[in-house]
This record gives sequence, C-alpha cells and structure tokens, in this order.
Amino acid sequence: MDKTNFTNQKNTSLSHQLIKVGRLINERGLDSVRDVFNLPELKQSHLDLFPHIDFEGTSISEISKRKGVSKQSVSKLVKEMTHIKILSIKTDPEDSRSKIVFFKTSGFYSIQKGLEELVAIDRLISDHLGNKAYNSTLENISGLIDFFQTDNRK
Amino acid sequence: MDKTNFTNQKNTSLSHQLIKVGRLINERGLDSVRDVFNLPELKQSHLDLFPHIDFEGTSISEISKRKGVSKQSVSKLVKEMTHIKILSIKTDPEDSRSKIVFFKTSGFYSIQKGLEELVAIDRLISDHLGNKAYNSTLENISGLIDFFQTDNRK
DNA sequence: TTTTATAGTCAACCATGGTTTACTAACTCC
DNA sequence: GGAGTTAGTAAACCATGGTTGACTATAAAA
Repeated sequence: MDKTNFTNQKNTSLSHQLIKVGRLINERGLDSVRDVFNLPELKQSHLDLFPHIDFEGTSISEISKRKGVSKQSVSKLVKEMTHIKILSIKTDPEDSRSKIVFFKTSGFYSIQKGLEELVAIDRLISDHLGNKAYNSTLENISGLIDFFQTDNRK
Repeated sequence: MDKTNFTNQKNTSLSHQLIKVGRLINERGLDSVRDVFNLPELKQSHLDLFPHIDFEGTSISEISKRKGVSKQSVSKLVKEMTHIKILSIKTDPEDSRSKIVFFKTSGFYSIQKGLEELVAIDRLISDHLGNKAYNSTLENISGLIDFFQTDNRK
C-alpha cells in the first residue's frame, strides 16, 4: 500500500470519519452554547455535565455516578457552573446533606436557551441529511454504540 | 419540554450519538494499536502525529506546520516515539539542521500495522452494519463533515 | 562576510480534567 | 444513642498535551 492509498484510507474509512464528525459536532456545540450564553468561560467539562443533570434537579453524587467520575470532581465543576450562573443549588428537603443541582429556568441564562442551541445543531444535521437519512443514520450509530459498549474485544 | 423529553433528546439526538461513537472508536483504536504494537506507552498524542508523517519521512518543522502546533511540542513527541521505536530519525542530507522523521519500516512497528488495525475496526463496523448500511452511513457522515467544515455558522 | 532566518532542543510554565486523602455533617440501622 | 454509611468539600497531587523564551547550529540573503 503506497502513500496515496494510505491517505485515502485515512480519509474515507467510516471509523475515521466518525471520529472526525464527533469532534466537529462537539466543537460546534461548545462554541454555540458559549455564544448564546455569552459565557466564554464555559468549559468542555461543564458541557459534559449537561446530559447528567435532570430538569428537576440532580444531586452531586448522582451526577458523579452517572458520569463515572468522583464526586469531588463534580462538586468542583458544579461550583464553577453556579459562579457563571448556569446552575442553581438547593438543599434537598428530604436530606440536608444532599444538594440538588438544577439548571436556571428563568432569566437571561436560562437553560432553555442553551438547550435550544444544542437542539439547533441537531436540526442543522437533520435539515442537511433529510428525515429518512437522519433516522437511519441515528439507528445505525446507536447500534454501533451498543456494539462498542458491550465487551467484544478480542 | 418536560424531563422525559429532555432526557430523550440528549440520549437519542444524532449529534449526541455521533460525539459518543467518535469517542468510543477513538478509544478502541488506541487500545487496539497499543495491543498490536505491544506498546502500552503509546499515547493519544503520538497517534495523532501518524497522519502527518509521510512514508518517505517528514521534518519536525513540517509536521508541526501540518498539525498546527509548535515544533517544540512535536520535537518532544518525536523523541518519545523514537524511544519506543516507532520512529527513526536521520539528518536531511540537503540541510543538516533538519531531521527527517520516518516510521520504522521493518519489524512490528511499521505504519502498515497501524493501518491494519484501523482497518480492523472498520471491518468490525462493517460486519455489524452490513455493507449497504455501512456505505450509506459513510456517505451521510462524510456529507456532514463537509457541511460542518464549510463556514456556515450564523 | 555579516546579518537574518530557519531547524531543532531544553526547560519552565500553563490549562484541563481529573484522582486521592482527609475531613465535616447528616442520615440510617441496630 | 452509638456505629457505620453517605453527601459534600477542600487541598494536594497527577497525567496529558500543550505554550513560551532562550539557546545552538546551520543555511541563506545582503
């Protein structure tokens, strides 16, 4: 296999393309949310917490379990996120040790705006692909994720 | 949008899944190359240099230009990669300042091996999806990459 | 031939995203 | 009510993947 084939291989294999598209979307999402929130300080690690925080609120321990990192780490990130005013915290009325973390639901920095942005990227994708291709691709990719997440290493 | 919708959105949107699958494949690829090369010390940053090194060799400056990082950084990584015997170095006969970096072409550490590994993951994917779905997904994803790489931010 | 630009290295430093250890406060089980 | 467990925090530390500044050696331009 010569250099040209090598290059082609790298550019057209699905695995390579999936790595690439994942990075591009991620980058776009972060930029986009930073933009709408007007929060250039928003970090990747903050965004990574989003999917683990429920709308009605989630405790720090629960977030750390879901994400698979230490609660110390989550605690720190949550603190930063409250400082930049995208999260609020209240003490769990049922357990005063526990802090319930939730997205701000009103005001300029309301999560809806950020969420809309994330959704907008998905809409961009779906506009580009069309509904049929969007759905079949989603199905295929979800299948791949399951596949890679089950233990099937040689 | 209630909690359920929110959760579903995050868990099933194509953008979210593409980010996820990209990470999984990347991780799998690194593990796999480490495994085949028997090089547990191989870092992500080493692997990231691969596409920028030509078969006939490439200078450190050139690699750094291609990758868009400082030559100091590349210099360090190249040094590490020679220590673990992935790369060799010779002085450019045309310019004694310049060092030509190239993959060891014999033994275990050839670029072909690395390629085979990437291809193996791709074969896993294609086995899982089937040929038709593989090709349509590849087409869709490649289209998305083009789309995201052209400047279409609002 | 002197000046300027380039190739590479080294060391100091930095941001990111974690971990571990040690601790306090509160809940739960007995 | 005391023992053990859990929620959260704080501080020290760590790996990764960079950057910047200072330096040497060589090449190229004037």
